[in-house]
Amino acid sequence: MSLPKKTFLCEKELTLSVIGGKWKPMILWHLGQGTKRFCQLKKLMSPVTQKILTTQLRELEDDLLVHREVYPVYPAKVEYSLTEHGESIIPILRMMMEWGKTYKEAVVHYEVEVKEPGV
Amino acid sequence: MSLPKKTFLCEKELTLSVIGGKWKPMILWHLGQGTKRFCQLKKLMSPVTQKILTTQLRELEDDLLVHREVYPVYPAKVEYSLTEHGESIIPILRMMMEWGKTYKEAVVHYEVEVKEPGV
DNA sequence: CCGTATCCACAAGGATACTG
DNA sequence: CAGTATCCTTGTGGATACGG
Repeated sequence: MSLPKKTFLCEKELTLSVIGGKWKPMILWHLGQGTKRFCQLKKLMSPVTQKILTTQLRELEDDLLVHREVYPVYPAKVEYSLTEHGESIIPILRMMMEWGKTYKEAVVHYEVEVKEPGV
Repeated sequence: MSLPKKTFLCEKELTLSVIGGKWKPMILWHLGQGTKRFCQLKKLMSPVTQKILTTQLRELEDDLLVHREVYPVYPAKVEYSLTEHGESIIPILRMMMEWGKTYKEAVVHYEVEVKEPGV
């Protein structure tokens, strides 16, 4: 996994280290709506590069939140979906989304911008 | 605030940028148990350095999650407490703690260590 | 007691180009 | 289509020392 022999000071830190990557919340969120192919994910998260998306997916896979299904065809076809652990973290992401929404409204005059609310 | 003119792709990202600092979950957690002086916090989070703790507290203050009360006495006395926004994020931290606990049990054979469970 | 000033190391993220 | 291989930039956290 991507957390080899690491030490955390509390479980919150462990959780954050699993979902805290730049694109991980969004990946998990999209996969929460159903299985996706690599290129679908890439389109959904437009400014991300292939390399970064791959890296983030690998880490989520290593951490057992995401399942990767490779179809031996040409051109390549790979599907990503949530594991049990992945599913179980969605409620937290939902809360984070709602908190962020409320927070954003409250501090809007401080110039925080969110490009795709609700995604 | 510590998020000046930043752009986020979704509200989850905004939320994470507010609570995602190395020591922020723990700070918020401890302040959730009640107002604390700086040196109290420092002891509770032992391996942290003064500078880092100060930085993290300042950012939480700038982001309006933490209130800082300075008493004009000598030697200096400063108390930190949660604001409304700070209080409202505690449930998320609690969920993260519980998820992390379950996750840790499930993947324990992958050598994840948590020093102070429940903190 | 509480905080700032310097300086530094390192990992995470990203730009770009190439491949089965 | 779905990946690697390289190289590079940046921010975040930390060690250390000093100051009101």
